[in-house]
Amino acid sequence: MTENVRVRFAPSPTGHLHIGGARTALFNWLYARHCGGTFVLRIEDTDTTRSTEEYIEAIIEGMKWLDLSWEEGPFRQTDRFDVYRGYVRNLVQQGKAYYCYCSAEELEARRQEAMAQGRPVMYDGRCRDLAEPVPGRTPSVRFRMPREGRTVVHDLIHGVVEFDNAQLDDLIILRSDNTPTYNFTVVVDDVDMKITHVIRGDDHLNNTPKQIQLYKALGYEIPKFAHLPMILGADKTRLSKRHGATSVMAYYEMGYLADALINYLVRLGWSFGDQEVFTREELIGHFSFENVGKAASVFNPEKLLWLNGQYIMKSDPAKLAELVVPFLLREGIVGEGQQVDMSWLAKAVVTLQERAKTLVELASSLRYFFHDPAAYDDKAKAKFLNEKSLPVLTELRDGLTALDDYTHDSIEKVFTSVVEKNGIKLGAIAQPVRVALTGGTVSPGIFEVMEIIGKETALRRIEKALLAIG
RNA sequence: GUCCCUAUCGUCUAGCCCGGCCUAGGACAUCGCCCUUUCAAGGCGGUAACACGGGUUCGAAUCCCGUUGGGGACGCCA
Repeated sequence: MTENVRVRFAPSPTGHLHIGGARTALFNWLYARHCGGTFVLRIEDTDTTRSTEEYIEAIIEGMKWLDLSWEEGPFRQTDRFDVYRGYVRNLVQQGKAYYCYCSAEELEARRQEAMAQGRPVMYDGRCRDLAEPVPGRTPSVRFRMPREGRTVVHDLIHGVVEFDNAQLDDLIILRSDNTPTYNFTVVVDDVDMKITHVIRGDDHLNNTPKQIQLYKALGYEIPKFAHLPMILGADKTRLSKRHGATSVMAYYEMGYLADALINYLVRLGWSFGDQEVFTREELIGHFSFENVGKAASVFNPEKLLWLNGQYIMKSDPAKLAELVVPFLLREGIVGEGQQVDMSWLAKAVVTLQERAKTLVELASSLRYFFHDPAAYDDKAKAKFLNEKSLPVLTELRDGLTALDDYTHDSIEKVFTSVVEKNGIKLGAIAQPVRVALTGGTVSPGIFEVMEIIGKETALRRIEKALLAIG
């Protein structure tokens, strides 16, 4: 075990917990658990115009659903504004930061111009050595970046990455409205919270040299960095709404299991030989940055769906029965406040486990365990509920009615005897019964279904089908 | 435009660091067959990749250089 590993997930509450964020949270969590370290949750809400309380709740909801637990936090940067201002003051006093009187509009105009002329888009440093304040202006504070030399990032995933200091901007650390900015607060907090490993998306790799300079100016030890590859959509652009669901909770709504999503996400960028399916314990045990890839990966919904199916198949039926209840309610299959016999439901679930890929699918397939078919599928009725099936169906009904011991095996015997007596194939009677019981041609093994719905229900449905044939 | 990252089947990836065991392995998807009361699940098999060009070497997917492609960053966003 590594000494006192402390990591953090630091989302900004400007949106829901999305797939990329969840993956970052996951890798932090895994590393903390792997090392027996501490996982800190920190809300980076310094952009007060875009951050909302609702999104903070939403992020926490997502973390909880995924079962990524943290030891410390959630901390909020808005609670620590005084702390940051203190650090800023010190830097200004030491001459490591300075007041900048350029307005946001002027800066923007210069940026446009530089862009158009193909010049480097950087702050020109015009307030760097100002002797006097500019009257009538409220200044922001900029960090005085070294102009010479190189800054080296030692990344656990990318190795050594070097940057010319000349290309590092004198970044604003305190806005003119007296609020601190991201690149500054992230450093102050990582120091104050004794973060040992900064694990985040590699879209932050370019910020890292600036932050390293900040650590140096503040006189603090530099943590280890691990920049994870991005997750892209099918068109290889950054994952966004255009690619469908990006909010983690949308996957809950679609009937995905948290463990399946976790398993999928971890394999996006991390691997362990040829293994595809992992328990959380295995993940924690095997996790290491050495097995994290460097290239961005494309989010593949089909594979997630397959994995979800695998998880549903292997889940404990009782657990699955619990999980599917909200979906039964949503589909109107079960009424609000209705008592459901959970051990009976678990039996029904067992028959569908290898058939359903999501909880939504599972719930809707469960419908005929609760209700007689409201209508028959047209094609199914035409093909299986007709004059041809009438006599065998009648015969089967009579055989079933006479059954005292109504079980899977005894039901099967009734079918077998009808089949033998009439010289037909099993399908010639099983399919009509399937339509009678479920309304369609697709279901688990028909003997299992019959046993679970019970003799009375099965006979009632067959009777209805007989009537429907006329 | 500048800087940074990156490059194995359509997709996720193993192999690369420590060149020969690679006729490049696994998984998803896809196609075919088997099993079969339907649908699944499962089994068997097929199609499918080392971006390109130069080196280095007896030998390169593996090392080096370049090109090209892709991604990211360049905010008083995070």
